[in-house]
Amino acid sequence: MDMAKTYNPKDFEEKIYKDWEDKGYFKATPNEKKIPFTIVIPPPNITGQLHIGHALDESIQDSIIRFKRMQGYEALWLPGTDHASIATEVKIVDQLRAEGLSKEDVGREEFLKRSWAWKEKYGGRIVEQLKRLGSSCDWSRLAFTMDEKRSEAVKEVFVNLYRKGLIYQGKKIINWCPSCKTALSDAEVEYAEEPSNFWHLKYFVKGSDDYIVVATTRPETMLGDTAVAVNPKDPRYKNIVGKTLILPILNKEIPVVCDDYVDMKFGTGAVKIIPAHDPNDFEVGLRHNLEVVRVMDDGGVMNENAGKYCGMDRYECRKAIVEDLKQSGNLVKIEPHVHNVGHCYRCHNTIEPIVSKQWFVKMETLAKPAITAVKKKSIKFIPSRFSKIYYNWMENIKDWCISRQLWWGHRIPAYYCENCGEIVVDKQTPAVCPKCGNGKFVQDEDVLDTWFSSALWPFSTLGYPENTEDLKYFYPTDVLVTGYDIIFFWVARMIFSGIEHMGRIPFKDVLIHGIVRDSQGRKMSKSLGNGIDPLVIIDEYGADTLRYCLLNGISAGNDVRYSPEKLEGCRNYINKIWNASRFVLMNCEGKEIKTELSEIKLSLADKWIISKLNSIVREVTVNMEKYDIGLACASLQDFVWSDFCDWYIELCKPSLYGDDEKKKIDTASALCYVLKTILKLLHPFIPFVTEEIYSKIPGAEGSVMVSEFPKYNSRQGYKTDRENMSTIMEIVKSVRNIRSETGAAPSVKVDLYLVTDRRKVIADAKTYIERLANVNEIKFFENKDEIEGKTVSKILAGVEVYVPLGELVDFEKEISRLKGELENAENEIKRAEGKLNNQGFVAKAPKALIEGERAKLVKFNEIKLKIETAINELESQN
RNA sequence: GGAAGCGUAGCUCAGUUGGUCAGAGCGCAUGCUUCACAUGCAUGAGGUCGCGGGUUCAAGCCCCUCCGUUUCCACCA
Repeated sequence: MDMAKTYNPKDFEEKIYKDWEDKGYFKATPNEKKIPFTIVIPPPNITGQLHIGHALDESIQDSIIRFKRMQGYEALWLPGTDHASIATEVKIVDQLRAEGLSKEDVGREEFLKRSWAWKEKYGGRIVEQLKRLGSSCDWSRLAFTMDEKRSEAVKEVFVNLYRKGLIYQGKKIINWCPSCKTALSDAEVEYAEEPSNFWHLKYFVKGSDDYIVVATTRPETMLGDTAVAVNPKDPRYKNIVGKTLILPILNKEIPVVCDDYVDMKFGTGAVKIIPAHDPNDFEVGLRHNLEVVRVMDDGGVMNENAGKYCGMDRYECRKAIVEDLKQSGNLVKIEPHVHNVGHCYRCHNTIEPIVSKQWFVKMETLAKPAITAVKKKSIKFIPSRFSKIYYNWMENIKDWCISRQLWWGHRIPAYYCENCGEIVVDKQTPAVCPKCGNGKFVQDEDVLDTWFSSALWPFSTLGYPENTEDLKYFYPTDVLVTGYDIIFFWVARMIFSGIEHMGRIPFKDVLIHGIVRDSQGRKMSKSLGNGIDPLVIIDEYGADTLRYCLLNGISAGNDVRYSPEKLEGCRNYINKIWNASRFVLMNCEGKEIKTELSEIKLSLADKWIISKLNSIVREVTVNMEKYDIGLACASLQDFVWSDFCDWYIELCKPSLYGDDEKKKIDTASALCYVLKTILKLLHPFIPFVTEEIYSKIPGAEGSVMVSEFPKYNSRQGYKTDRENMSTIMEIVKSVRNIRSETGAAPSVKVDLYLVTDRRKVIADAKTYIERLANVNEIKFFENKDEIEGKTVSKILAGVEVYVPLGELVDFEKEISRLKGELENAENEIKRAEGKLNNQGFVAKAPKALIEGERAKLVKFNEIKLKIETAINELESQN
């Protein structure tokens, strides 16, 4: 036995992980004799470093997969990484910029070369970091969203959807990021309120001094106005409808149209219409057949349609236009106005809605069965409230813009005939044009939304489009673990994709967790500088501590708070486990430890702890099966620290330090058994330290990681022993309490007088009381009168406890303390009587409950009587 | 505008189907250099379970109003 005095994870974490890997414990293969249990990892971006959010997500998944593996499932945790189209491209562009180059300078081919090089260099970084956490992924299956197999799946899906008419190309208004210079899906836009202004502009009626006032938050867009709209019911504008207005600055003629979309109560009730740069205006434009005039280019710079403003940045132009309008008298007023502005989820620049030709996925038909799957509970969100969020999104879903004007990603498998322009969508470049017979094609320049490939993740990782053994065995996966922030991006899209392409749901459960916040409840962010690096924590405290810190007490769907104090508390707990184990192992040294429970002669304490352990086994199992990891950890911790360490180990000491060699061996063996079971229960959460300790336990062969998870044993109830033990514990607590209240030093042995009819039980367990309460001698008495000298008392149900403390006894204090306890008992009696006197309660409450109240009444009446006697006696003595 | 969560001890949070349910950890106070652990042990103080109503024999738990707080969705120019 050689264990350091304190838990030091650096001594073994790396070694243990390597050992698991070498032994192939993480690998899963289709096995007809076992039931599969599958989790696919939410693939981290190759650009990313492990952050605390990953740490939480992976810790949850790892604890689940380890639990299931120990339960005997063929447990597969399938790892991989995501190419993160925009995020990675931004990195490469930055890299180029540092060299004074642009994307266009190097060209597509060179750009992709650099991207792949970057992926090779940094893409594995996050994988190594996941390993440090202890993640038991089957690394032999490591997938990448842009590797050959996944690309194959992407092409297959794209072509299929196209042929079904579910993918189409169209010129529509989309979200455009002028900084990333690409289209974005609706989900990729984040809205934030910003203080801005309402600029009220005067548009004159052609050939008249009449005018109409429109209000706008983006005055620079007036250059692209092709109408002004008013509500048809608005009496204010009755006379102006159908007339022609003169657009200031450009002096262009535009009509006044009627549209129900206009809210009469908002602004001036007249809206300038710019179909090219506003989603609603675009719709109005369609209805009224308006001209679509783009005034901005892809970089947010005003274009040739902007006249003299051409070449100006959008905000620069705003200033200039406002100034010009003021000069020309077209600016009526400026009103402060807070408005909600869309930002790119990657670069956080303000997005511009623009009209552009893009590829879309038709959502209506795909969404329907995806909604049904959740409604019918084929897929369950945990907690269930997230299904509402899901419905809300799915039921109002618009077509998904999937093309991106980027280079890093899956290039869209659409080919244009160089001769006639015919579009051919196929997995490879077509040989001849089906329309004109020409053989030259150009592939579409765009790539697909990153989320298009991640949507296929649960089946693309298992071999799709081929119908592999893996796919047949491991699909559908069992649980998807992720944060609520990517329900739309990812979860929803996997659901409709799985149903559409596999004909089956991709997973049965979706376990949603929250985000990790700092000790003040704030989101961790770069700008606040309150983020913490999980790798630094692992270095300092070990992976187990970090994992446990994130897992203990979490509940599905709720955020977790991180604080250094909490981390330290977790470290202390593991240190406690470490030291308790050290104690057990020290006492096993040189002994023939019995590994079978049946060979051990069990003491009262043994039976008590085994019975409690058995209950905990059930509790942990039930909670883990519900994915209630936080509860599993918490109840286990309570058991380990309080029952096992503070009570059981102490209860074992008399026999361990005694003379009875046989008893010593039995006690050590029982300790070993309990410890071994505890380590198994703890392993899913803190795998390293449990493995390290397990390897030292006599008779524990192999690895705890692949050992069998403890099962509830209905024959280990030991009801009587449990009750007896709790009486003993009550007595011990009473003596300790008496010592503390009278100031009697804990190191001084005292005698203990008991009046009880449970002499046998207590006498059999007297060594426990002697040790734990530091008692010299226990004496039994028929009744209180026989006891001589000054004592301090505690009246329990069935036992009266008296500690002779001589001069330390303060009658006044003792009387007031007893009176307090008397009041307590009286309150209990009152409460029980109240319930039992209630006709309704007696008539309607369950029998067991009524019996319980009756028993309580009897018990407290007895206690009350004895306390009264004790008080009377003290008062007469005083 | 729509939806959801949260409000329980000084702090952070548990609390399943209404009934041993008023809890844990931290912090605080007091006492312990006991042979696993001071990253520890023992003992203790602390709460109108946000406010007000309702349902029930019985309500942190179910229903309603309100207050405070957080988040998501939509978006009106």
